[in-house]
Amino acid sequence: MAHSDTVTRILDAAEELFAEHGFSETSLRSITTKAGVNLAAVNYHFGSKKALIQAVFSRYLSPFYKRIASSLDHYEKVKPDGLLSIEEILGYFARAISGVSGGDRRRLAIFMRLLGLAYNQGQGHLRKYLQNEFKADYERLMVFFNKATPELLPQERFWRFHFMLGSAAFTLSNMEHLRAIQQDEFEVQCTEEDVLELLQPFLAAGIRAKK
Amino acid sequence: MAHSDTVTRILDAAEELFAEHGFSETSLRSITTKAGVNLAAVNYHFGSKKALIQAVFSRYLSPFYKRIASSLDHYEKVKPDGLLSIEEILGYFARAISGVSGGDRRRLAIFMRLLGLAYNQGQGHLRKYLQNEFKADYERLMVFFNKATPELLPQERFWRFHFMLGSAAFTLSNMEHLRAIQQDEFEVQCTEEDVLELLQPFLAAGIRAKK
DNA sequence: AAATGAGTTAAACGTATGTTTGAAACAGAT
DNA sequence: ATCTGTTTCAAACATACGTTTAACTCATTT
Repeated sequence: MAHSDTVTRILDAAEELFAEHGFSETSLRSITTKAGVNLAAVNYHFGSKKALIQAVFSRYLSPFYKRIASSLDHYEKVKPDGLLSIEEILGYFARAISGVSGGDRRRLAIFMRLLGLAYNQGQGHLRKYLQNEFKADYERLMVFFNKATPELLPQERFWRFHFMLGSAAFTLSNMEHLRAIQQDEFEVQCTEEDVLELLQPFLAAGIRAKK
Repeated sequence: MAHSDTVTRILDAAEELFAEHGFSETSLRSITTKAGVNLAAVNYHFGSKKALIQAVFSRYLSPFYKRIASSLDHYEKVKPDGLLSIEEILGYFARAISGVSGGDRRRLAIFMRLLGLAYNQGQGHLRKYLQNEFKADYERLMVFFNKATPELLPQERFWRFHFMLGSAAFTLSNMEHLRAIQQDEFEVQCTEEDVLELLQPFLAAGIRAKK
């Protein structure tokens, strides 16, 4: 089928270029050239560049949130009080992130970078789109997070949640770059999953910190 | 003197617009209009848009690193073993950040946002420029950081340092936005310094986390 | 075999960008 | 008052961008 092939090729090319250069810095011409399709194809199939950006995110985030949601489903059954530890919550996130790419390291790196960019380059329309699209899942998750941190004041919880988010977004966003530096400096290889493993105790300790 | 007035007006306008919209998304025309100067003035005084971006950063980072350096000078004398706690190091950073704006809240917010952007939107040339410009200060600082965390393996230290950096960069970068959300959600005001105060124990605990 | 309609294509459109130009305005020194 | 070097200015330049158009292809339907 000609249709979905072109659409897929555009999405594949777009996500790579967006991840590498950012949104504003990636032109439709570079995307369509890389995809081997005609320039007009983007506007024909997606309507606009904005819509293409949203489509790139949706392709990753839909399965990602499905995984999160089914984890939450499972734990609402197993633990009716909704009491999960921070480590458990972070663990589900790490596994959901690793999971969406189905073991493909290249796609995992791209997804991480896009997740980071969503927070840093998200110019208005992207933030609003993602907020509306995944609002329900987000709020469900926050219930668990609140219950996992009963000792925090609401404001402390708010800020620490975003400290955590920032650390994760930055790390994911610069994952490839940082791994390259590490390789240079220590001559040690480590996988994306290794980094996520290192990140979890750091974040959990931060959330639990006594003031 | 006509010269330095124009230069200053351009820098003032540029830093505000960069902080608000990012680098690629800010045109020279919007900068010169806001500054009330002729479009050609940017290329006349700075040479190019890239050079203007670098100049905006230098104006903030030079005094910032001077403050850090003089703190380190002081502590190399007082504590010849170079043994500072993480809390002390973070405290100097927080004070150096607050200090460069000289109590001006607006400039503080801009500086924080720019610091965040430097890590997230820094497209090649900016990163290289900053690395070369402040390499010596950075390496001096790392000596203190290494001594403050003797229990960490070099690789753990590497990653935790960047987890910390990410958290800080994200928080600074989105400071205004996050404070607005907090105001909406909890009807509580808090200052930029308050947030930096909250951030420190979070980071320190993360650095110290047991694996 | 003709008609339909979705998909593709090359070309053009209008606009916005960073940069350059050459003349005008201005300051300070001679 | 004249010269000199610097700064400002309106205008133009060349290029890149997202988007639109209209002709064309081609499988599917009638």
